[in-house]
Amino acid sequence: MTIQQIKYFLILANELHFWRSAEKTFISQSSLSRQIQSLEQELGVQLFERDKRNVKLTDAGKFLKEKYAVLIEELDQYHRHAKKLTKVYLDRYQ
Amino acid sequence: MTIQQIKYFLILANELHFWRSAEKTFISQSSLSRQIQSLEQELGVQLFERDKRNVKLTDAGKFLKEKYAVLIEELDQYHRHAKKLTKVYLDRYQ
DNA sequence: TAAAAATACTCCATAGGTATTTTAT
DNA sequence: ATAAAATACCTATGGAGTATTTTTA
Repeated sequence: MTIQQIKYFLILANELHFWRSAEKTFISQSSLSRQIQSLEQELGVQLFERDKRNVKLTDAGKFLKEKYAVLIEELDQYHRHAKKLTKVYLDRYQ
Repeated sequence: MTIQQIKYFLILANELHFWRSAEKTFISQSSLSRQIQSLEQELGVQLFERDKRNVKLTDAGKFLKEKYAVLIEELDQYHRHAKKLTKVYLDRYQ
């Protein structure tokens, strides 16, 4: 399970449309489809209902959308902060 | 960047020893070494100082150790909860 | 010399692409 | 017929292993 897959999921969860989401993720519709399937399989959780014409979030999908959004935001903050610490560290010791 | 890499990092951050950590992660010392390098490279942040005889956390490493530990714990909770929702969902609609 | 991390080399799994198929409108 | 998701097939990248090298106590 990758951070990238979670980001793909978040985009699809907002767009609810594979083609449009594929454009936003800069991968093909086919790759996106398989990444989402692979995420669902690894979680053992169905995230979307696809009835060939429509994509919508399941209850679990809605839940994870909210949680993942916060989590990814925090992750990015932490990484930015860690980068700052690295600079301080390099100034001090190298 | 994968969840697995973060888990590897957390184990090494506790053990501060590649060989012992490799045993706990169930991969080889060599793979672990490369996974950590790859994580550091992707983050653009040095997480450990290795002076050939010792492994210790940098300031950024210490910071991320704390943050990642919480985050991985939350992630597991969310996944357990999502699984429960899936069961309710299946009972209702299938 | 021994202990410990990094690197070289190989193999296999998987991410991604294009093309095609399936299905509902 | 069109739109949209899934699947088949192929290639390239990267994760994992074993063996080896490097480095320092």
